[in-house]
Amino acid sequence: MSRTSKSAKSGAAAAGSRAYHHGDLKQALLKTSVKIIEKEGVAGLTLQKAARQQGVSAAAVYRHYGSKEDLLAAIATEGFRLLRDGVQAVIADRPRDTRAFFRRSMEKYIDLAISKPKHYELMFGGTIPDRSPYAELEAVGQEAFDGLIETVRICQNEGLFKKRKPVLMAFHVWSLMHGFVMLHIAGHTPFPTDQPEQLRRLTGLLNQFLRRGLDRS
Amino acid sequence: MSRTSKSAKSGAAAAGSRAYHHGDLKQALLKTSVKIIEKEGVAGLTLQKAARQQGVSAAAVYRHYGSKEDLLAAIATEGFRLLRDGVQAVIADRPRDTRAFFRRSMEKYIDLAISKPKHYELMFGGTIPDRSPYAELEAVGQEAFDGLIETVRICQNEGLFKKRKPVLMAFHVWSLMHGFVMLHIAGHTPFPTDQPEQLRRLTGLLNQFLRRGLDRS
DNA sequence: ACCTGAACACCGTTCAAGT
DNA sequence: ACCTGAACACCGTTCAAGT
Repeated sequence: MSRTSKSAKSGAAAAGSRAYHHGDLKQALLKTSVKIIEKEGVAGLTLQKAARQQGVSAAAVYRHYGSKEDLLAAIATEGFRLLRDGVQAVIADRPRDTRAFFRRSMEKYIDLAISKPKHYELMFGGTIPDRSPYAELEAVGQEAFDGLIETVRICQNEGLFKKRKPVLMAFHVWSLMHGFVMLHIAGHTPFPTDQPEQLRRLTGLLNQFLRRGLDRS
Repeated sequence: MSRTSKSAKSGAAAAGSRAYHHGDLKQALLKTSVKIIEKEGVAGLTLQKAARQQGVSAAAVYRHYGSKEDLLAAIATEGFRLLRDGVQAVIADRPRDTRAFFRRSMEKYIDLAISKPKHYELMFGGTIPDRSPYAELEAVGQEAFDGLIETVRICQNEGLFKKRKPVLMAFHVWSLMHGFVMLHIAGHTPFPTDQPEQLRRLTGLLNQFLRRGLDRS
């Protein structure tokens, strides 16, 4: 089964048209892989399967990614990018009410995480044992966390949170959200957690937790 | 697929000597697998490797576990057992001071989780996509969570925590601890987190969070 | 009852060869 | 420059055959 080989493109190389396996196989493999993961879980992702869906051989993947782990790292990076952009978008277009702003930040993070559970799991679940070879992955991950720090700082400046080290408070916020999300994704929940009700409780908890009035003690 | 029906075991079964692959291969495979996971990560666990370390062929594994996933489920179950026993031990031998009791509970949970990071990751990291076929895994997991609920209930009865639904408060406590642990294991931490200092901050946070005085609002 | 050896399908990866 | 086809080592799983 050879594909619709539209080769022999001598000369007019500047084209760059709609063809699948020419335009940008690297990006296409990434998108297809994300889809596979979301449908069948991380274990369901296979280079052969991703390649087949794009009409190329498995070996072709190695023109664009050095290994399967490199592809997984690219997927994780994309996930952190979405998280970072989401958090920063809330900051950029924030409501005047600080409490509402903070609540919306948390909602955004949790919504993004839960809407692509398997993707989120891949980012944090130990699939990539060592991120240090992947500079961009580390950078974008840091930028996502920076968004949380900035969010905390704003809440401090507007008098909602007490003024402790922002990085520490952001990490506590992150821990609670991350734990909530991971337990939800894994199904380790004593009750349905995808309800707005649960989210309200959680944000209420944190709001109360980090609020100014509680500074004593 | 016959179960491990211990029916009709003929005559001299009482022996049970020191031989590796006779005494209890099932248990030996479990222990060896845990060791491999802790040393090389979940991806490093291979039936062939585990079998080789016990001096048997890979096919021998299938006398004791129906599949690799069955073995993984047994490993996860063992992890929840340790967690459950740890939490319950703190309850059974608890100090009079309620604040110290709660802090010790959290310390115990976090210590257990962090001391076997890869094992903990396996329990929650999506390696087992569906726990429903594994009744014991689900049961022991529930019992571990029940320990947290009981801990919260005690803190309520002794006047430390406000009296909201224990299952809900326990879930919030769990979310924070789980997120903290998972971020730590994944290396997603803005500073070293295996210090007692960090733990003190975290328990202080929760103590403050769930305390009686904050009931207003 | 428990285990082995060989086999099968599948996977990640490499490489000479094609265009 | 990008891709294919065949090959290799490894893996999960099955099964007839051994003891």
